[in-house]
Amino acid sequence: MSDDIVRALGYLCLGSRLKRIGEQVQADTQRIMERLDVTLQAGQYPLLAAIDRLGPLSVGELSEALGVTQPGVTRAAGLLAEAGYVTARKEKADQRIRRLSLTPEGEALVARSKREIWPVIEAAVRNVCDTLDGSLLDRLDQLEDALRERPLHNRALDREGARL
Amino acid sequence: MSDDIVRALGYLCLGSRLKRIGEQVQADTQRIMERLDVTLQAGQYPLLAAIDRLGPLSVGELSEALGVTQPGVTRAAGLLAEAGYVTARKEKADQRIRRLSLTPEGEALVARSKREIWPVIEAAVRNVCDTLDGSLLDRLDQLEDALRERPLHNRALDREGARL
DNA sequence: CCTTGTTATATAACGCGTTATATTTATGCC
DNA sequence: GGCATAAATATAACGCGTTATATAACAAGG
Repeated sequence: MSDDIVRALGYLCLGSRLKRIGEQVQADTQRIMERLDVTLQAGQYPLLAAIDRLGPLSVGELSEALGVTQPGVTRAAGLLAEAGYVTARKEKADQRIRRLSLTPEGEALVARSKREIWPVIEAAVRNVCDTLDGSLLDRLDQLEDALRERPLHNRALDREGARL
Repeated sequence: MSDDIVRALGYLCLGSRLKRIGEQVQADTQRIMERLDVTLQAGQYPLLAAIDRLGPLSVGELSEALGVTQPGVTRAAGLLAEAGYVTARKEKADQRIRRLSLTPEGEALVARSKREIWPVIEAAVRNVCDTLDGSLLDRLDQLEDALRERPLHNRALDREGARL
């Protein structure tokens, strides 16, 4: 920790850093879920939440909503289907589209999660973040927007603006 | 983006969010490196930088310095050794320890990186982050400290302090 | 000194993201 | 109607992290 190189390197290692912290948050979240007897991978919650919020979605729509590539969604959806929380049905009008919806078990899981699980997780995360001075979330929003607007590889190497 | 669920869920999905942003930063960084003809994985730089800064390190010391588990270091070091940037030598006093140091090629790569590569990457990352109001890095430091001090699974479910 | 426990590293198996490519279904144009 | 192209999803292969476990070297007590 005193010799934490990734931290010491600062902006140079921001990517590694964000991933590392994200993995820790996910791991901690997983432990919370285990204690609440949720047999699910923490990273699969967003998919369920997306369908819950937006209604049945196609693979592509989910990919968009989750900010994850399409093969990632295909696999995650496959696992959730195997676990019985999600089903796929081919769209009548366009047989290429597989529309994913929650099964009754999925609905039940989401309902219980809304009631008992998500508030606990969110409170815990908020509890950590409240110790920080100022809003981390706002900064992450802005960071993502800025990266989408003009990615790093565009900010480097270009004459205008790269070196300021 | 308007229907970005992970973003919309806020603190509940902070882990997924951090990982996602971290992966994007890494991917962008990779593109910068490609354009500068660095044949290396972006995530391997921290390991080289650690040895450069702290001198030859054992696998365990690297694991500590990078905040990565030991098997992760073993594999990364294996790849870097294969690429010719790093060599391992068993310690005389304790044959269990494999001390990793930079090869001449590794030294050269680090030297060039310090001169030509890292400043470019760091400037690009700084460029994005400068658009944010306030220091993101400070908040990440604090977040990591806070998580280490008391992990999420400790902040949830405990009577004292969890819900306030 | 040898057995028992501990420490350092390696290996195996898996999670979950990626890119690249194959497959299936629609679409559009001659 | 048939053929080229495009779109939606699936599959394959890989990167890099993890946990759990095996192996090898050291340390210590009877």
